[in-house]
Amino acid sequence: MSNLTERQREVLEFIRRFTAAEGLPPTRAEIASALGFRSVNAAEDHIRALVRKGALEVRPGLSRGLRVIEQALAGALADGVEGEEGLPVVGRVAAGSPILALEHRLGHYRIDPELFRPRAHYLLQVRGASMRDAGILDGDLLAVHRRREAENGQIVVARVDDEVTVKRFRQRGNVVRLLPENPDFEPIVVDLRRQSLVIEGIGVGVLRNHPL
Amino acid sequence: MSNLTERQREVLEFIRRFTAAEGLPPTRAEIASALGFRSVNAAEDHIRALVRKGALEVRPGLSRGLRVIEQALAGALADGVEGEEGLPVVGRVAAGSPILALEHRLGHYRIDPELFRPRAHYLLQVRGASMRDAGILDGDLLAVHRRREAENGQIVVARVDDEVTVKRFRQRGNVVRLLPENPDFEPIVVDLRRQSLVIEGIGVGVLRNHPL
DNA sequence: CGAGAGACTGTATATAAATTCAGCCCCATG
DNA sequence: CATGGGGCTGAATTTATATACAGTCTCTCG
Repeated sequence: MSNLTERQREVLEFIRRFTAAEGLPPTRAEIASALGFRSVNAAEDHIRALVRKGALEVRPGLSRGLRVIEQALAGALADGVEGEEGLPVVGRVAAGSPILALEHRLGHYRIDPELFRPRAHYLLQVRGASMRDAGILDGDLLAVHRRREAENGQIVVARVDDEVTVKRFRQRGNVVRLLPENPDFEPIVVDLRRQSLVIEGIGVGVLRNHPL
Repeated sequence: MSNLTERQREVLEFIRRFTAAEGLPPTRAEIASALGFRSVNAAEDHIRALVRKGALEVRPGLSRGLRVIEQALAGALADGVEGEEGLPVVGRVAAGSPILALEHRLGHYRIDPELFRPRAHYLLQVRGASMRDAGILDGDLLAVHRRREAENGQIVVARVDDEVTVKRFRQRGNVVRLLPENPDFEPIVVDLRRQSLVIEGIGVGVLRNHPL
């Protein structure tokens, strides 16, 4: 993504700043006006170039449907390595797809990953109340440290038959029990000899920024 | 701004969330669709009401020209000591002393204050399990927005007789009830005519970085 | 009991904005 | 020396959006 031209970088930077300052992304006309183009199509061309180079996202047909793709996330997409600053936020994860894929991304938060122990690699938005009694509520963001193994008692992000879930981990021999922390929910029992279980990571913290 | 109706609050909250999640404010049609209106004009009416009540800003003629007005400056400028970057972490607060006094400081975390709505001014380490059922556990950090008033149902940081506590706020006339979210604890009832009650701020989020 | 706020439905219209098309100039590259 | 990316102008077209207008129904308030 560093292969942007000087002008493209200027356009991208303008979109970033405008969005931060105004609270909404600019239109083609606003970009053209700010950069001194007499034609809105100059802005359109730049946008296409930026999309092609993976620096910008466009939601077609929507007015102001621009979104700057933060380099931290771009890096995360590459091979799951967190970027320079902050953490990517991941939402509902579709079956079969990698957890940090673009479709699941809800945003990017400026949080020091080192604030958690061990360090967090991403934030996963938790759906449902199955971990309520562990103080993880619907909509909370679980700070996740990527790791392929877990120890008994840890809270894990696990993938069972292509479904991603957050539960407490307990293993005895070849049987893993994924325990909810809410009596209304049933444990998930996985026999490793017959089913596949992938540990995506372990929960290292919680961030709640929705109304209490 | 507290004189919003339930529905208006819902609309405002949707606009806030949509903007945070999508990176751009919603259109009237998107609001209508999300709230279940069959007519876009229902959204328009709500927007007008919110503007009239000072909760929302509209830039006329612009598509998606909505901006939720945060009255963050109210308490922030009063004597808020928040630094340039991140948030101070405050622990046990001694009787009589200001909450942000140096003695109570446990540290400073690199977290974007704007990540919470309204913005957080500091993090308060919560002691005890009295708010367990609200997903606030012993040792959690409560993100606090400094504000001297609270609305019913909000989680507040309150000072009663020089003791600082975190509870859910409910006022009826001259009587304020500070409700725990755990049946093992008793509500604190304050008669404003006889006791002093100071609202230090409202809870706007939770951060947990101790073992889960 | 009339008036106005609140919460909508439904239709219409002007305009904001995205997007396509047709060009022009410069420059590097195989 | 053609080819393609980069960087534009200018105009046209379609679609997305804001906004006005005309109603309905239910409250509350003085």
